[in-house]
Amino acid sequence: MSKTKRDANATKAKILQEARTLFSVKGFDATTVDDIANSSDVNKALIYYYFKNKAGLYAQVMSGLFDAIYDEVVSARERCNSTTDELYAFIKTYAEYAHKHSYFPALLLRELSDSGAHLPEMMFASMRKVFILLSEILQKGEREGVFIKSTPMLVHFMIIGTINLMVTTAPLRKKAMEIDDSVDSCAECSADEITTYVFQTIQKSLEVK
Amino acid sequence: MSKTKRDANATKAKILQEARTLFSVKGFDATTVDDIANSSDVNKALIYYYFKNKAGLYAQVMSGLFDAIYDEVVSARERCNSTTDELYAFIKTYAEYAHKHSYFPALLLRELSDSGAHLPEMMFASMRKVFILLSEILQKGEREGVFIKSTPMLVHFMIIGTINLMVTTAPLRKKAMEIDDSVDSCAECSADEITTYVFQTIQKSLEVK
Amino acid sequence: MSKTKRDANATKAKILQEARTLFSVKGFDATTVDDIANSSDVNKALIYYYFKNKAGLYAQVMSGLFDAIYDEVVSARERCNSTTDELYAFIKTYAEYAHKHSYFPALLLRELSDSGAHLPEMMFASMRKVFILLSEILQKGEREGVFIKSTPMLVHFMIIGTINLMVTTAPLRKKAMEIDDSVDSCAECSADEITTYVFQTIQKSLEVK
Amino acid sequence: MSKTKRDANATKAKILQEARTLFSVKGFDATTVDDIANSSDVNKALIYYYFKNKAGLYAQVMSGLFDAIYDEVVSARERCNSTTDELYAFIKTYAEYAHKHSYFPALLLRELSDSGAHLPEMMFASMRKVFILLSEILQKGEREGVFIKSTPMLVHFMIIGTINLMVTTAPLRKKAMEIDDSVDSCAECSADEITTYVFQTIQKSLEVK
DNA sequence: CATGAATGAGAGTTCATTCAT
DNA sequence: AATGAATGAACTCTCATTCAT
Repeated sequence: MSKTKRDANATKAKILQEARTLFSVKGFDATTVDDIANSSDVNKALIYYYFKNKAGLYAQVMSGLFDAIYDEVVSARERCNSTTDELYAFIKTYAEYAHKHSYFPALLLRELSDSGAHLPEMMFASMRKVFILLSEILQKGEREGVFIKSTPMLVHFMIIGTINLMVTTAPLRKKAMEIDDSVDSCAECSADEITTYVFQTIQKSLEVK
Repeated sequence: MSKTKRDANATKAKILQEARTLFSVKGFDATTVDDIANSSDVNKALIYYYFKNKAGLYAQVMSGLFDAIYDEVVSARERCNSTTDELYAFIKTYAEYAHKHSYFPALLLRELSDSGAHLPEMMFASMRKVFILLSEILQKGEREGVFIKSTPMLVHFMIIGTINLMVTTAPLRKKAMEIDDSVDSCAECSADEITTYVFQTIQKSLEVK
Repeated sequence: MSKTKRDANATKAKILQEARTLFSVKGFDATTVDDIANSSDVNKALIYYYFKNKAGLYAQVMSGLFDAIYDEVVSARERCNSTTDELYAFIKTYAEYAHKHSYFPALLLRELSDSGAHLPEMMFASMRKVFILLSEILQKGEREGVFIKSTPMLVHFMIIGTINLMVTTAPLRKKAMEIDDSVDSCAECSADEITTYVFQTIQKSLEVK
Repeated sequence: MSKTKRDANATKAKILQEARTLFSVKGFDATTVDDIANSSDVNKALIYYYFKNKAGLYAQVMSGLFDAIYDEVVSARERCNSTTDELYAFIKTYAEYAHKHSYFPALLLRELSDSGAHLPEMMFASMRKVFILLSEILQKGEREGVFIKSTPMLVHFMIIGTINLMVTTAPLRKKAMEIDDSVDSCAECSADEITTYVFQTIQKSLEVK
């Protein structure tokens, strides 16, 4: 009932949420602190009060995202009863997360392109945790004899590269189709189709004959 | 009388070259026209004289890159004598180009993340031409019965997603390895290894049983 | 129940003390209310509660200083039994105070340089009281025939100008000596030496032949 | 005849002049770059173009002042034919300069109070040159037997302390007189009177009996 | 062709101050 | 008596862009 004001946590959350959206749509540089303040309906100075500076806010936004995706993958994995299932769960969870939080792929790709210019170690660690999860699945499958030996990093980038690009280019592909529909740009590809395609491809490549 | 200067083409080329490097290292926003002018050793106003504005310069830089890669793929394809060969040539050429011009992947990923905010149709077309090339190869293989039916866009993103991420994250992965070498980050993966892995994976997924 | 806190006077004193230090080291403008709050270990708003605003706090700090120096001079004077003694006491007390509270000269000089921009009449009066004290001594000496007629303001500024500059530039002079010790910067001059020098100079100038 | 615009030197000089005035009246912190830009009738960015930043502009302002005063003292000294004359010339030149450029004393006192926080070595050196000039005069007098042995730093601060305070407090003293004219605040003291007083005092203190 | 001078419109950040509890 | 939350107004500095030569 409280006027929704003077609730530090709520205000902070609002700022983080709006920042997440804006950073993903426009990138770090092109998003101004004024933009974020306006969207969040708070005074600009408050952002500095809570997050010290623009980079600090950005780091918190990113960490939040990685931690969230990590948690989802972990919990999905718990419901699995085979290693192949776990691989599927990893891909499905990632694809669904990326679709649901469509700002995430853009942020991630940009961040990787920058070689992590904007963020502290903390974030780097968050990112890495997700990769290690996949790594474990692949090694487990290998030990069990269901997967051949692989290079986890390559598998990882194949999965997230494909998914992230599909999500992030969705508007671009829609535009492409309007201009020229002679070549299928997969403009209407759903998260499910992408999941299935990526899973099948990766699975075939890991198959033990 | 003028020594080494006053050669319009050379000056222009110098600017383009320095701009390419700077844009790839720092991104569009973080690169200033002053940066480029200093690196190129020309007066800032000259850049406007030649390229109209920053976006114009950027567009020329990007178009140049796409046209170059397109040309290389086309000529590599000419030396092939099977469709599978053509697929291999596409992947190999792309991977080698990306390694050689390591600024390219960062630029491309950033551009795709932005949904093409910075650039005109021209660039968009250049990008698309490369995709259509792959599309043709896949359709040809399908007609010949050597590939199963596929979604070219997904295949395309799987190829370039993997390669671009591998190249662009190279410094990051090296850093990761220094911190924690218990998980293989493929820090030393060569262009050849990547090519082979990507080709085999894609081939298996297209295989007609 | 409240431990060490909730003692209004102690808290106020703490704030005044920290403010004095900070104002003297960094000046009025460069000292922030946040600085003072942090150093004093109190909430920023409390400073406004007690002192109304930054200028109010500053005024109290300054008045405290002038009142203290005034009191010291008055009591030193009481122990004198000749007018020449009184002049000596004035100079000695001032010099010792300035050395002991080395933030004071900086504050005073800055304040005089600003033509008293920051402070209310109250402060102005406090400052003036000290001058009037000297003025009385000089006039008394004149009446007694031990001093020639003088311009008290000039004598006053000669005394406090010399002393304040010596104290306030101490770090600067030390630094100067490290760079170039060919010219004596009086880097180690003690309060006593300065007192003696100033007193002798002033006395000679007032001497009745 | 040129529109007075697009003349770099003139523009730069204008900025320096206005900055000098503003810095002296309001101090470094309280003077904004906008103030200077408005007074100089130039765009704010131009100030950064020429002086890099606010501190850079300030440093140039200060160096200019010290160099000017140094030059004046040097040339005045050349017209002297006794060491006592030289001492008089030093004091007179300094006093006249301080009166003519009344912003100078405030700037100097503030700077000394800050222990030179705002400025680079360059400035420090400029300041020191003036002191060394006096030092030479005193030593020469000592060698010639016309002055007793002294501590140049003390003599120097006695001279400039008195003069600077007299100039800088002129408005304050005028105000004091309006409030209470029972004590002479020397509100109308001229540069000449001050020169004479300071010279006589210093001379007496250096006199060989 | 080429350049130094100049500008307008912001961007990030700081800070004195107030509000609500 | 004391505090965390919130704000408005500035301030320094940057940058794409244009002008005049």
